[in-house]
Amino acid sequence: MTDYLTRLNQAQREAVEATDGPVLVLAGAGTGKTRVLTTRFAHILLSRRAFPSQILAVTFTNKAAREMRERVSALLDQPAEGLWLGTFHALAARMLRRYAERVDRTSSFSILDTDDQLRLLKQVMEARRMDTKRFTPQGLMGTIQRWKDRALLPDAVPRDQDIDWGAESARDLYAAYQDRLRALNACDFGDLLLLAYDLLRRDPEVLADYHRRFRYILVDEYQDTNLVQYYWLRLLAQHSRNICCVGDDDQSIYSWRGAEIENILRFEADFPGAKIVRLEANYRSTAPILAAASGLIAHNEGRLGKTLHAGRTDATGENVEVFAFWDSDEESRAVATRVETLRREGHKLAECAVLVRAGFQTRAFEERFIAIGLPYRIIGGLRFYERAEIRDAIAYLRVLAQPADDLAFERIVNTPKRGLGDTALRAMHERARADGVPLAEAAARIAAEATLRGKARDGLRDLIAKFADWRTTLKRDGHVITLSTLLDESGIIAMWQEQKTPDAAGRIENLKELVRALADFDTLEGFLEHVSLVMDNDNEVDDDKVFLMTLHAAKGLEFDTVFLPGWEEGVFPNQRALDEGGAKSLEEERRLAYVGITRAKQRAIISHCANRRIYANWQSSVPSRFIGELPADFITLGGSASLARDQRLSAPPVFATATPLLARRDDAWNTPSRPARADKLTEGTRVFHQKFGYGIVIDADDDRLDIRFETAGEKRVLDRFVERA
DNA sequence: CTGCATGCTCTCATC
DNA sequence: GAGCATGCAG
Repeated sequence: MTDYLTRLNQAQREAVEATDGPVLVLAGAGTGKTRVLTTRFAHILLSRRAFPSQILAVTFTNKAAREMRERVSALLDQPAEGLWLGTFHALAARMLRRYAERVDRTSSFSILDTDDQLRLLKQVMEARRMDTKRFTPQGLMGTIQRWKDRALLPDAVPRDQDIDWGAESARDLYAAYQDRLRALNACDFGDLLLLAYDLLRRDPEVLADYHRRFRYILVDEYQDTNLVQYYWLRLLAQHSRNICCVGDDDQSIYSWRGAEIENILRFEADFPGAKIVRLEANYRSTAPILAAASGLIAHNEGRLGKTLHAGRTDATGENVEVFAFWDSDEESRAVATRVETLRREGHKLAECAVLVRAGFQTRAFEERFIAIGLPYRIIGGLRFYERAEIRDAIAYLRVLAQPADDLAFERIVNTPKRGLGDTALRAMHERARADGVPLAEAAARIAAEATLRGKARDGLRDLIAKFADWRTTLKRDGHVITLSTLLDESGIIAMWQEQKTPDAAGRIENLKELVRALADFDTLEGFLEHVSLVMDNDNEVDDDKVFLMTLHAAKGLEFDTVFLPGWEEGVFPNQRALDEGGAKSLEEERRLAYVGITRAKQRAIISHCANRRIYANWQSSVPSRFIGELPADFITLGGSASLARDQRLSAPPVFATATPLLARRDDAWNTPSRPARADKLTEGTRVFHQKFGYGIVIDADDDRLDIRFETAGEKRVLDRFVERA
C-alpha cells in the first residue's frame, strides 16, 4: 500500500513524508512538483492522518486544481470528493457564501469581472463629477487592487499612502467603491480574498470553525502569493501548524499583479522550525539546457539558492542555440522554416512552442504561419466567457438570479437595441436612487408609469414583461430551457443573425455551446459561480498545432522544442518593466527568461533581431543582456544575419542548418549581423543606413552612434549598420 | 438614439 | 499601425 512512495526520489520522498509542522518544498523547474503535491495529499489520507474534508489544498489556477484532483483520485483509486481543493478565489468565495451575512452580503452575491469593476468605479467617479479622462478608472483601479492585495480595507490604508486622484483622495474613492459593491451585493476578485481574510481576522467563531476543520494545508506556487493570501493562510495554519508550501523563488514572475516573492524568501522566519526540502533533480531537460538556465539565473541575487541537475541518464543533448537576424520578418520566417524541418524529421507540431515576452510579438509569427499554412494555436487570447455574446447572455442570467445586480441589468437593458439610451438610463438611475431600490426594480416602476414615451416605453415594458415570464419558466422548466427561451425571446439570436459579419455564425454557435455548458450544472447559481471563477477554455487539445504564447502563459508547460525570439534590450528585458521596477524588475525579467528556457525538453532556440518595428517606426536593437549571461560552453551561435550579405540574399534563411557560424561569442553577441567596423565614425559624419536612409552622426559612444536621420528622426544604432555616405 | 469620424494608447494576464 | 473609446452630425 505504500508503493506510491517507492516511485519517488530521496528528496521527493522527504517532502511527502514530512507531514507534520511547517514545510517549504523548493521545487525547481521540472523536478516533479505536482507529483510531490499529489502524493503528499494521498499519503496523508492513506496513512489515516486526516479525512478528505480535513485537508485544504490551494492552487492559483483552475487547471492546476483540476490536475491535482484528477491525480489524487488516480492515486486513491476513487473519485476525490468533498475536498477543499481549489483556487484561492474559489475557496475564499466558498467561505464567504457560507458566512455571507457577516460580511454584509447575502449568499447569492455576484462576483464582478474586470469589466464590471471598471464600469462601477467609473460610475463612482462620475457621480463626483470627476474627469475620467485625465484620471482614468483603470489607474485608480490599479491602486485599489494593490491595496486589496496588501489586505488593506479603506479604513486601514495609512494616510500617508493615500494619493490624490484629481481633486479627490484615492482612499475616499476606494471607500465609496466598496460601499457600492456592498449595495449591489457584489464582490470583485480582490474582495473575495480580502473579505475572507477580514472575516477570519475579526470573527473568532468563524476562525475556530475552520481551525477545527482543516488539519493539513497544502499550497501550490507559493512564490506567487500576495500579502492577503499569505495572511489568510497564516491565520488558517496557526492552529494545526501543518502547512506545506510548494514553490520556486526562481519562477516568481507575477509581481505586477501583487505577488510578493518575499513570502517565500521569508518562509523560515514566518514559520519557525520549518523544514525546507529542495527538489533539484530535473527530469525534463537535457544537460545543456539545464546548464544554460542555471547559469543565467545565477545572475540574480535575491534567491534561496538551488541548482538543477539532470535527473535523467539520457540527458546529453544539443547546445542551446542563439541566432541573430536582421529583422522580425526574417526571424519569423526562420522559426517557421525550422518548425517545418522538425516536422519533416518526424516531430510533432504540438511539441514545438514559440514563447514571446509580449502579446504583440505573436503577430509576426501568426502571419508567417498563416502564409505557409502551418497550423498553430494561440494560448491566452479571448476566453470563451469573455466574448461579447456570451457576456450578454450571462448578464441576462445574472439579472434572473440576482435582481439587485445593477451592472448586469445595465449591460443588457439596451442589448439588443430597444431604444433605451442615455436619457432612459438616467431616468432609471434617478428613480433607483430616489426609491432606494435596485435598477431593475426602478425600471419596472418606470415602465408601469408614463415617464418614458414611444419606443423607449414600449421597449422597457416589453423587457420587464419578458423577465417576469422567464422567472416563471425558470421555476417551472429549469435553467436550461430558460436560457434557450431567453436567447430566442430577448432577440440576442436575431441580433446576430442579422449581422452580416463573418464571425456572426460563430457567435451563434458559441451561444449554443453556452446552453450545452449550462446543462452540466444543477442550478443556475452553480453555473454563474463557475463562470465567474472557472473560465475554462482548454478545448481542442488533441490536434497537432504549434503553440504560440507568452512566457507567462507557458509557466508549468513543457515542449520538446522551444523557440525564444525577441531577446533584445527593451523587448526582453522589457523596457517598461525596467522603468517601473528597476533592479527588482530586471531580476523578474531574468526569472522569466529562466522559465522560458526550462520549458524545453530537447531544444531551446533563442534569437534576436538587429532591427525591430515598434508601433509605426523602425528601431535598431541591441541583443538582450541575458544572451551575454548564458554560459558560453552550452550555447551555439548562428543565424542568417551573420552570413555575408550577398549570400544571405540568395540563400533562404539558414536557421535550419544548425551549424555554428560564429565561434567567438564575446564578439558575436555584440555583433548580431556584421563584423565590427575597423574605422570609427565621428560626430558630423554623413552616413547611410539601410532602413533609415541618410543622416548625420550627432554623438558617438564606442560602437553606438546617435544619428539624426533626414526622414526617420533621431536613432541610436550600432556603427556596423551604417556606411559613410 | 445611432452611425461614422477622429483621437489615443499601446506588458505580462490569474481569478 | 490598429483597435477601442469618445465626440459630433443626422
